[in-house]
Amino acid sequence: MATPTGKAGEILDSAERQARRRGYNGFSFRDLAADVGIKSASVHYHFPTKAELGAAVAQRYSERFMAHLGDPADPEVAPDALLERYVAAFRRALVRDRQMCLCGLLGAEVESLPPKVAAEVRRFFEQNVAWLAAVLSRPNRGAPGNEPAEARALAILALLEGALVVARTLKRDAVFDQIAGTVTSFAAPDG
Amino acid sequence: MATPTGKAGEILDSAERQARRRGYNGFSFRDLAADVGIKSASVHYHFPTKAELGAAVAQRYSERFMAHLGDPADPEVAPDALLERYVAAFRRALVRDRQMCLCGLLGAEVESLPPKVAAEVRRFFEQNVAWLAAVLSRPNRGAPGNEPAEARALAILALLEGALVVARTLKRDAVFDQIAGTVTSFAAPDG
DNA sequence: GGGAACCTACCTAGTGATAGATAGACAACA
DNA sequence: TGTTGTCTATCTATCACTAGGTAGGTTCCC
Repeated sequence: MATPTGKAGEILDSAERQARRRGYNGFSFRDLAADVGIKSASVHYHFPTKAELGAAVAQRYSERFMAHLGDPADPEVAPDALLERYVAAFRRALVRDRQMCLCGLLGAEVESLPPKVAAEVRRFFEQNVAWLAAVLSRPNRGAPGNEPAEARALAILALLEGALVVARTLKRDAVFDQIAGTVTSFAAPDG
Repeated sequence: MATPTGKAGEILDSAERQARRRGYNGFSFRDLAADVGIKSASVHYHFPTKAELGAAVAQRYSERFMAHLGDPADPEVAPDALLERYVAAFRRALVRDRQMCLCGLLGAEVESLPPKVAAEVRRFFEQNVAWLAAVLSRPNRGAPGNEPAEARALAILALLEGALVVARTLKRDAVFDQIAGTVTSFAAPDG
């Protein structure tokens, strides 16, 4: 499925923006329609149900996110640099976009999501953990540490998702940096 | 304000349960009314607006949570034991209650909350960080580490809130324990 | 009697979703 | 060339339902 352009793309953009601020239950077809300048019935033309729209938004988000991270085994890029890139991706959501990570927010309200949307969020987390574990398993800086790579990967993911929640609620961007500064504990527990 | 008992208390219970599963926008006065066996108009008798109800739920939640944690300076309880108690509180939400931390979920959707509710969530985080920082500042196990106590306190809070989100989305309770196992990195970064 | 707790009945606004119509683009074909 | 048919994207209008909230009445107990 190619990434939709034109109005369908605009709808996805608007839905992503609103979902990342207000959650899945926090926006309506009418909101989106008004935002992109059409009627709500026309939104249904592109995305028959809200569940399908939600799943499409999450899927596109995941693909973009993983593509941005790149190959975790790229020999041109050191593991430390990849981890920095990972943290920077979350920081950008907070500081530049002033939005949550889409899947961090949807994950919090996972019990109220249609199954298709929940599945996409799950996939996002799985892909993130796999990517982080691949980076952390690369032989480079420090010893691998006591915890296995997957546990440390999960911890980094949880730490950054939580950092967005706490920093946004406290309305202090600096809180994110304070928290992100502890990520190195996971990268090189013996360092 | 004394903790309401009777129907008002039941309403708070029901609202807390639903909010911790589906978020602030995921439950209605009708849901609560049906749950406690009255009419939605009667819910308005006890809590005039949804914002006031939400704030009351969050406030009661915070008070209970902090009371459960106890005095961070209690000489009878070692810092390590206090930290274990803190982690156990989050674990109980996941495993026993099968719910999110109320403020973790509300914090994620903070932009769509009425100001009074958002303020309560903010207070919860501030109190948590203060409690954790007090524990981490106690001279006992290991050196205080490089990061100041407040940064480590923020990190522990973010890590556990994020752990709930990730574990619940992946539907694997063990994920929480894997993540929680890394908390010791913050307790004694030199250990 | 009077107030607390709850009710019935209702309102306005908004929800996701559907039916049916329409204007314009594009191709196929006599 | 002109016509016919089909497709895309949008519209208007409406559906059944739910949202939070309100007015006014009833029941029950001190």
